[in-house]
Amino acid sequence: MSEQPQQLVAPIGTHDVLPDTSRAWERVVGLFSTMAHQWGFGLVLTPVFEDVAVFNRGIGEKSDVARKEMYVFEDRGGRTYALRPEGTASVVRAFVQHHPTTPWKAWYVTPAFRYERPQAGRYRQHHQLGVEVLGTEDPLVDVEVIALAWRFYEALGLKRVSLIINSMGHAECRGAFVTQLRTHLETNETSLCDEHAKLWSNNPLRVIDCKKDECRGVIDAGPSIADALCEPCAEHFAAVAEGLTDIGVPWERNTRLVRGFDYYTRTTFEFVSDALDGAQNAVGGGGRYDQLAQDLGGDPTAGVGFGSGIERLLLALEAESVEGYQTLCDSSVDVFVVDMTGGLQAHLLCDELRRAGVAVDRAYDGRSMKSQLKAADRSGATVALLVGPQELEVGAITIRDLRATSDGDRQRQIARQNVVEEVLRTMEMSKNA
RNA sequence: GUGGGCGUAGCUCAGCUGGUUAGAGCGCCGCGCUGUGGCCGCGGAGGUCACGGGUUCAAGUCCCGCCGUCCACCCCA
Repeated sequence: MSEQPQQLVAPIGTHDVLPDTSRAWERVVGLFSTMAHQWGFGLVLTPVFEDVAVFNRGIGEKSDVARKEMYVFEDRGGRTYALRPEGTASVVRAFVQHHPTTPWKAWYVTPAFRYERPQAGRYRQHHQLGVEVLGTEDPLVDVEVIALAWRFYEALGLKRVSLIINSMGHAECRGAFVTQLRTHLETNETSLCDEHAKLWSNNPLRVIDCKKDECRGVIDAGPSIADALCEPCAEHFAAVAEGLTDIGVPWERNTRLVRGFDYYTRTTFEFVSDALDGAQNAVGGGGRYDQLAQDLGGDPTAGVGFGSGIERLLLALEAESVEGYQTLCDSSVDVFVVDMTGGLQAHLLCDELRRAGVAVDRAYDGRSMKSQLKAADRSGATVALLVGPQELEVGAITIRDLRATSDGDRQRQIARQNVVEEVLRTMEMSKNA
């Protein structure tokens, strides 16, 4: 490897996921896939890159993500594309393009790209899974979307996640609120933090979730979005809150919750884990976006969805329980075949057992028995099958319990033709033990 | 985009105010045990000290640059 002029490595802010942890990824995505299906969602796959307009019009050209974090590039035909920075805009673009019947319930899992300085729980390529529902304003759909996320976290074993909800109102009542807010910020401009004293007018809503004491003081004394909601928006919010309570999903209202994308209307929510410290404690979030389809050139169509970062989920899982996380990563097979006759027997046994649905591995290259058993140990298998000249001669297989602590019942010989049956029985026994 | 810490074996790290052949633990391979893993003992392989310059008789150690990484701000998943 010293032949190469320089070592090639994964780009800054990106990571390879190798088999020592990828099993956890499989399980997280597998669980979500199963649950999404149970909730009535269908998988939607869209390209990782889109016309840059999809994201500019979608998440808002003024948003930080669109302004300075997108991977924008020109292809050989001179088209301007961007790597997807989040999941929603593409799904809504697909909805607008294909006119499916509504309500349209889509789930997705996708990489997302943002050009940021990497940090704990923040990467240039991260992965999100989530859902979107297009074509209904029913507040119980908001509840269903939030509940799916909540039950998913629950099923993963996350215990330290809490749900924060808020409403941004629709275009009109939010507009009225922003006007009030502007007036308030203007009169208190000198009391804001250094940064926002100058920049508040660009995006007044940003000031609301500023963490500096100065801004907090001004915001606390100012207008609240809760009071600015029109009657229908207030009712919608109340229905969402009630729907959550009906099914026992605990929530907390925070009128300071303002999310980064401009497309949100009415319901917004975020799931934060107190097991994650620092600013990267959000494991998921989302909201309603009743204008988005229209912004992307479609008919006015209401929508709501959530996205969750897989890396953040894994980080939270590990922070809550290192043991639990390791279990999630475990990629043990059931059986390991040790062959001292040259390899043909292992070849045949593996095929037979795998066809019976058993997870089997073996060693190669005719290694020593000691070395093969060592590999068996490392494979995490509960059972080893041993076949050598002695077994071959009498048509038998030695079946060894790799978990047994006493020498007595550690291993026994069985007839070659009963292998599958015996293995399945032994696995069943060790499962019950 | 701004600011800090850190780059030594596959991994985690030690290496004093520069001073001969660069260390440990884990992991890996082998042997003790020629057909029996985990535990133990012994041995072995594996490093142009991220990279490029500079200072010096002498640089892993000091200086500059560069790349990477971690962390904070910002923002978000």
